[in-house]
Amino acid sequence: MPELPEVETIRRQLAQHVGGRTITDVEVLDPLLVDPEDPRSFEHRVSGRSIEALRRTGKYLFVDLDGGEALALHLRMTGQLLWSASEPLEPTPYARAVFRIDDGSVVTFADVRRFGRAWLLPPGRRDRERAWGGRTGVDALSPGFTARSLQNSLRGRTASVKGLILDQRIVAGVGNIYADEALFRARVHPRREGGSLGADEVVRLHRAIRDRLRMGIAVGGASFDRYRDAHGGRGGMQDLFLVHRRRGEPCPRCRTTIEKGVVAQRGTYWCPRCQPLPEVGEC
DNA sequence: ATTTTCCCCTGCCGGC
DNA sequence: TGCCGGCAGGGGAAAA
Repeated sequence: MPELPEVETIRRQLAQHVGGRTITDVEVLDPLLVDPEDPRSFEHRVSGRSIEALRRTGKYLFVDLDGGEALALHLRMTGQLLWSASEPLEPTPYARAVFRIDDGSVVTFADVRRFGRAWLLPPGRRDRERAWGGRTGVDALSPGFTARSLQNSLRGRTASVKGLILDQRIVAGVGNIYADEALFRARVHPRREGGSLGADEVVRLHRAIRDRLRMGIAVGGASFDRYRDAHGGRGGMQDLFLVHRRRGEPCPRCRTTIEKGVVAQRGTYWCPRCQPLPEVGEC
């Protein structure tokens, strides 16, 4: 579910409410959330800690705690982080963990499909990097993600360009929705081999990725199904989709019928005219 | 090293 | 109505 714009929306909202405050108590309702850690140990180590900052890289949300440890949260497909000013009257559906804050407010990690995860990262750069591995590359909206770095990542690669921009080590934060939207804006077919893109196409793709992600943030993310922000509200990006989820509808640029297929194991939408796929076989 | 396949979970929708 | 397959915004491990 949540891609970079959705996580950023939640990060900003939570920062307003709980930034600088103390987590008085944590209750892990689903041990799978903190797997493979011992849930009681997780609760013990997080309770009583104050929140120094909320940061984001790609689709990961990091909660810096006093003492140097940090919470890393990933919502995967259906995770939600819901803030409420007081303890909810009824249990939140699919609640996996509850974080109680010193002002009486509550942050609930809810997750239907239970793919979401929380990790407690050790203090110290070296230990943290060891715990983290190379899970995430450069954030798509950071200055480190450039047309040049993208070009270097695509060079020589035969996998589909869509699969490559979904690879979080190449660029962190792009998911299935924004990949389709960015590829359309760049006029690049999702099935093109990464290494086959010309320099102009790479520049367009880099620009389109950033453009669509920024647009997503501006409207509070995309909610066509389960995504909700920290207040339980919906985003507006689903109303601005150009091709994603629009099979059979006319392309907003040339009116050709939008197609759907599977690329990189994901449902994929594109305009066959604006995003041509050169014939691979010899004629 | 890279690419592909399978898997983790639950809910929902369409077809029969 | 009921059952079943397929699909869903994620990523990681294992296999090829």
